[in-house]
Amino acid sequence: MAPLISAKTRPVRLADIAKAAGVSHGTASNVFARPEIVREEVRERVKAAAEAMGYGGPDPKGRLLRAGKVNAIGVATAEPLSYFFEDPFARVMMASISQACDATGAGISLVSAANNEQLAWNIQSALVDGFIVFCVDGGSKLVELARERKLPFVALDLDSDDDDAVAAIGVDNIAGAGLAARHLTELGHRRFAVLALPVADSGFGPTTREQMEKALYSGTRDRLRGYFAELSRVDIDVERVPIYETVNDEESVWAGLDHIFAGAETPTAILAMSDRMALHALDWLRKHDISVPGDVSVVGFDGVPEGAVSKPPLTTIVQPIAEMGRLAVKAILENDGSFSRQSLPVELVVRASSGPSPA
Amino acid sequence: MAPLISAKTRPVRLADIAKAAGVSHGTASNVFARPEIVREEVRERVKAAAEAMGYGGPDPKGRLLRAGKVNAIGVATAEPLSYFFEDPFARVMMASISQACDATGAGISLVSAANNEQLAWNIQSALVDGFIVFCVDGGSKLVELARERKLPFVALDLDSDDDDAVAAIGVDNIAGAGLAARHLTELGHRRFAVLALPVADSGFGPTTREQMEKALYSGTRDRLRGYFAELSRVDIDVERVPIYETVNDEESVWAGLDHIFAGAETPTAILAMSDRMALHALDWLRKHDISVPGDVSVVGFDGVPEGAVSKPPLTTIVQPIAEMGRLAVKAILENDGSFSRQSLPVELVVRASSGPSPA
DNA sequence: CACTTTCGTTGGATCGGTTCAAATTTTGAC
DNA sequence: GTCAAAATTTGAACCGATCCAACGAAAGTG
Repeated sequence: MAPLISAKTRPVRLADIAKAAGVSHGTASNVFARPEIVREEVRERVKAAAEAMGYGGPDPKGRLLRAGKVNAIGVATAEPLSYFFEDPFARVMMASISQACDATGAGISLVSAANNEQLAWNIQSALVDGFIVFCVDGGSKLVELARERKLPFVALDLDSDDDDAVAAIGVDNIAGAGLAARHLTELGHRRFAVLALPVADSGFGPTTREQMEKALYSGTRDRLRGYFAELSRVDIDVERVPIYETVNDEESVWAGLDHIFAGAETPTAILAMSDRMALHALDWLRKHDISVPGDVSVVGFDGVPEGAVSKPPLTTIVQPIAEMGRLAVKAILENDGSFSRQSLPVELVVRASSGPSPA
Repeated sequence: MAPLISAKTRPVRLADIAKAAGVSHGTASNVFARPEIVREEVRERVKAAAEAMGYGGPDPKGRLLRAGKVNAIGVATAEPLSYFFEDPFARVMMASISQACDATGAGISLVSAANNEQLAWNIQSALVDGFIVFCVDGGSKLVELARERKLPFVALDLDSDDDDAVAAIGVDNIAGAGLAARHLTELGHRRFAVLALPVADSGFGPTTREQMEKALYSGTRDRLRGYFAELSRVDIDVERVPIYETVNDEESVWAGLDHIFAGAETPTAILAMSDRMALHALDWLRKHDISVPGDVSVVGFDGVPEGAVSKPPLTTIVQPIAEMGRLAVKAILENDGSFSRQSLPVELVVRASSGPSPA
């Protein structure tokens, strides 16, 4: 079969068809960019020449340089690209980001990389007008790289309480976590376990409060602080609350629960720092015939749609994910230099995965 | 609070720091592109100048023009951008596309538009090395636009049996649909209904076989042909099989089932042209206390992961979605002009949504 | 010390367009 | 038929880099 994609170079430029049509390149440019100001006869002649020479229209590469604006925003993460399509939180966020982009006609470039050198290069060479940075993991490095580009950028998921110089949109993780913990203490729970998000890029396993305080990712740290502040308030010895650091996937969550429920004093309440973990936990508990919320209550964090249809439906702290996405796009596109940090409210949504402490 | 994003122009160019450092722009360029060939003393001086002037590294816009390659592939659809994150089929496809891109270090640009003029402009001005075109809907227009760019592109979901000049990756829809229908006829079913994908951009409602034959989208047409070829083979009068055209969402599917089950002779088997429709159908049937597969069997098409965990799990025709994505990326990136059309095999996966015809 | 290498640097050409002030042609009015 | 106004067209400048042939200086050789 004949080749259907031409692999040959396309050396036909605007200048070529200008010459062929016997006009200046300025006029040729106008034919495509502002056809109305070119006399019809000339316009047709140029278009005919373009057609004849197989010209595919002005190359955006050229236009770009002059125009300055790419009209696309980059969305960056330290995870593999498929994260955007597989992680529930990311998906909701991306759906709202993409709606905001659609509304303004901006495109979206997904930026990521398997390894770190690639990441740097990808960020440096991304053709975008600004970045939205997903900070779930490897956040600080990403923020650093994005900042070096000197383009407008917004970090999603407030990172670092110390670094006030980066624009960020997030929620009050401490307050949210507090809400989750208080809900459970009010139900009479006294024995807790925490499923934690990554602390650093270091795999998974049981961890301690001290480790968590050193967490690279402030979201993880703040959520733990929120949990423990509330637990301490009702005189629960937080030093004895097991914390298991996961990488937010099924394997590590299940390993975590294996570990937690191997102990003598099993928890009646599980605080999961993400809905994804909470949902995996629900699966594990069902598999082990542990009733939810009869034996164990589970409270998640994020408010992804899957939580509403899980078995049982998940009690969780919902973040205004869509709103965050919308604001992020707005901050990039209407960047007037005034945007800084913005903290959005979270909300406790009680569904069926939490109930009174047994006995 | 002080502005955290500088909205000011960034007039600092490579040439500026070259002048500041007292070197030629050629040398300045080398400092960033090939630092090792520049004498250390000079390199440091240039870097210091860059730092001092707030230079964010060579602007990719400039590099791009010279280099020619964008190192990104565009993925285009006629749907809103959020389609990529919400539709199950699209998500699986995108996950595999993005994995393939990750592996080769290529970026992904999402291209779409609310309205059609925008679509054209977006395709024309997308900074990409090639396009992967989602043909589920509005396919032909998209293919046309993509082709005009004279960039390598691949259509996903074989469109149009007539147009042999476009590279495409898809499955044999006729054979797949035949498999689905045969599965049901072998279970003794005689009364069928078809939930059809869009025929044109025309909303939803009951339709006829004649309408379907004129379908703009060959996938829709071919699947119907496949269904009917098999039904005819076992002497079912296909003229009496109701066909309801949906737009692949809950509302139109439910309306379709309302319509179909309002008739005197209700079907015992539903052929859905997508898993998404089939899953919505399952919901509708459950809501109406119609047992699946006791009263009605449902067979989908696509093989999205959700089908494996639905209630009941969905019998369906699975397409090698991931493989298609991989091939598409390969076709764009290793574009040697030899790629043409490729048809991948489908497979019937029997789960619990199909069973023997009642009585 | 003259002569060839080697290393580092320079500056012009180029990528493919857009833009705009100036030049030219056309049109309209008298 | 003349002249000003309006409509088109031109061509140079520019966008921000990379590339490369040529060149100058330092190092090595006989």
